[in-house]
Amino acid sequence: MPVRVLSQSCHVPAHLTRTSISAICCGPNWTDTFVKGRVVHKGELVPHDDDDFTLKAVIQDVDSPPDTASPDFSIRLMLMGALATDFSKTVSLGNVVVASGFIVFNSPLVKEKLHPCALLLSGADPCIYVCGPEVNSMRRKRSPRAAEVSCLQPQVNAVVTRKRASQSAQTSTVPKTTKYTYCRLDELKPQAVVNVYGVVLFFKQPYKTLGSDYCTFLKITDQSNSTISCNIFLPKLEDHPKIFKAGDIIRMHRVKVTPFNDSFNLVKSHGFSAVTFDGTEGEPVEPRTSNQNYHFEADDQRVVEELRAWSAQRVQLPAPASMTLSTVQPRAYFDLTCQLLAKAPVDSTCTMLRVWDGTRCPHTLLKVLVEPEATVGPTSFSPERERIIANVLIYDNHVEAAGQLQPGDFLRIYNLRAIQGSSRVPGPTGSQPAELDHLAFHLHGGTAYGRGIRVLPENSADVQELKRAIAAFMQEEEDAAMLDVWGTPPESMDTEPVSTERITERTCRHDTNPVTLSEVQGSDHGQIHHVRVRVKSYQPQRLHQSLKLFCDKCSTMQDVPDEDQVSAVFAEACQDSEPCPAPVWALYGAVPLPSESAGPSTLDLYFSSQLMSDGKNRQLMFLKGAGLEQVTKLSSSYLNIVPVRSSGGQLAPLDLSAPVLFRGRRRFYGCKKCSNPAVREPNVEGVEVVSEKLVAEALGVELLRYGLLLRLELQDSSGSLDVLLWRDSELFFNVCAADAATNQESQNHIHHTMESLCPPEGSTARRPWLDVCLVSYEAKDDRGISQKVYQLCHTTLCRSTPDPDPA
DNA sequence: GTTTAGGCTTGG
Repeated sequence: MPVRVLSQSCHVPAHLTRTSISAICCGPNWTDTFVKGRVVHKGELVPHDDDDFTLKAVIQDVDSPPDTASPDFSIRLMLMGALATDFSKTVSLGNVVVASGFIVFNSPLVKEKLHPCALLLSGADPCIYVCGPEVNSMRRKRSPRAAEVSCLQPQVNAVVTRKRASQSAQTSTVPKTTKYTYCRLDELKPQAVVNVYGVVLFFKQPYKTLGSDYCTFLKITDQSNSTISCNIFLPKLEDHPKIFKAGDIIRMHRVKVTPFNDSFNLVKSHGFSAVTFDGTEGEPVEPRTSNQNYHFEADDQRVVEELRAWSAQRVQLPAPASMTLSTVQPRAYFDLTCQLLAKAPVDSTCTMLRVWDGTRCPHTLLKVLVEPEATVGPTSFSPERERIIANVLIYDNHVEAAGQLQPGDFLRIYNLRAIQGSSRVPGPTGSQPAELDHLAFHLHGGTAYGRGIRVLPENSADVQELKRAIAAFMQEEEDAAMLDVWGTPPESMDTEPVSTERITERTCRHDTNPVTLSEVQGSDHGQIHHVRVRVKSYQPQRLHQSLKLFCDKCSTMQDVPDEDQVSAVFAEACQDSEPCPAPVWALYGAVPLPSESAGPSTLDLYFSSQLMSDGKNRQLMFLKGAGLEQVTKLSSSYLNIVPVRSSGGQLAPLDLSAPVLFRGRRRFYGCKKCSNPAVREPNVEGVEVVSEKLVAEALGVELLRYGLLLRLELQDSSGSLDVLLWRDSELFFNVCAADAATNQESQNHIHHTMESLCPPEGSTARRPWLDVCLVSYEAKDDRGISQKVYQLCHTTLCRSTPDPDPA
């Protein structure tokens, strides 16, 4: 039967039977029934896509008492298609209408004064008759006689009939297989409520509005190349569209087209629903929605695939902002896909998230001090893990979202900022010390650039990839741990808490990833490596043996002669008590010695006449006939003392096994290979202070330099490695090696340092971790065979005086 | 059944 709007008097077909509104209910077949009522509410004609329209109206039974509003007498009509447009044009409030061919459904909006059901007039079957006055007064009859009948819109009716042919009026409830039509984004009409598909160009995670809802803002496009922004207001976060990245595809049902800024904005309207899809070609088309009863058919699959293909060819998506911890550069804004390991409040506007993504950041990461008792999740991790865990500071409005997160969650943090340099971190005690050149991650307040946090479902492609990266890291860690177990003495295997205090600092500026010792060993020589290690053992255990003498000229190294050796040289020199005339440039003096002593009867002193005349007689003395003890004693009274002996009636330096110069407590040795020792006139003309260098030049001696040489066995989870501590040993210990030769305090300092790094007793776990820089190079061993050598360089202890071993 | 917001950072 054609859809008709009849005006004036009604000729209702004879086969139709009237029923009262109060008798309407769901279930029975109402095909041959009509209702008659006065229009008490007439809604606006709402355009939809594809020239479709809807209109809502309420009619009140004509037999109801006047001014009655009761569920027994009033019922809603939902008119669709041409019927809606015709009704809008033809019917006025107060008109009496006859409606037939309707479907009865439970009204989603039960109103107190309305019938719990509503009448859907859609498709080819329904008819509306507008009745004339005589019909108005009509009383209930089995077969009302219709008045004049006129068909107003036959051509539209035909269209509507074809479009709605699939819908059967035989069913008494709304068909579940509603056919959705989707409006292209260049065909939006103001005020229309439409269904759309689009590729997401930009989006913000839901954020709290000043109203009662959260708002998801997004911009979408489709094959029409129109760009439309959307505001989705929903009170529950879980109902918001699940958009993970630009390029995702979204389908929205029932959004209202509202004009905004010379374009349209789509705002969620009643009955809104959204489903999103990964926008990558080839990925499975899996709808993402919290809605259990979403509508999805083969057509949707096709639309998604068409949009994916079009998007891949034509859509200029913003450059992917995703980075890993290993690729992030200072100053970058980026999206981080990661797993949450722990979280802790920092202060009321800031929460710290401890996250990892299975990759290692080449930059030193910011440390944040938090209250351990306020931490959700583990408060500490193994050093290997600590090295790849990033502390992300979440500020302001994002703190609430952070509060919902649980350790183990897979996250994407959008528009995270990496900041290198001095970072002052808010903390429980107000502020924490600024850490220089550490990379800090901040999720600043606000929603600019889509800032926010989103939990990703475990089945998402990005989480699968993240899990692979984390699994690979953990496998590496496990392998290393196995090596560690086999390489560690049984007594060291314990579960003591691991010290994570940082006690060394690299002073270099190498931009290099920290690596494991096994990676260092696998690398070619001539490289720089940053490692985090513990000292497993060191040599020599007797630290005075680490003190060496080194010739910068010939690069030979020798041990510092011990006291007995030196004494013997002096004793031997004293045997020759033959007097020596003073050189022409010198003045001579003698001090008689007690006769009971075995050696010479006098100490012979020689001074530079020039220095004497300058009044600087205490700056330099050549001393003959003194034992080591006497020289040492006199060295407090003279700036420089050069021990000499008689050799063929001439003054000569002692054997170079003994110091060539005593300068206060310091003793200077000369290189036997590079020196041509003789007692010559020092060039003191115009010299204020006689330096050791000036004396050495006069003596023709190449001075040896003091140094500390240790061989450290370093250890990490990947294995162990022998490295030398030599070139930068003074930097490392914060001592002067020459002082260490004479100064007990310096010696104690080195001793305590080594004991704190490698306690003679106790577990491996008690040994602190050191961040050090290693340099590898090729050197020839004693047999002339080349081998790779490692040196610990550019590294200093953070504390100048480590605590003495408490034991 | 209304309102909210409507992109575009240098900030701890």
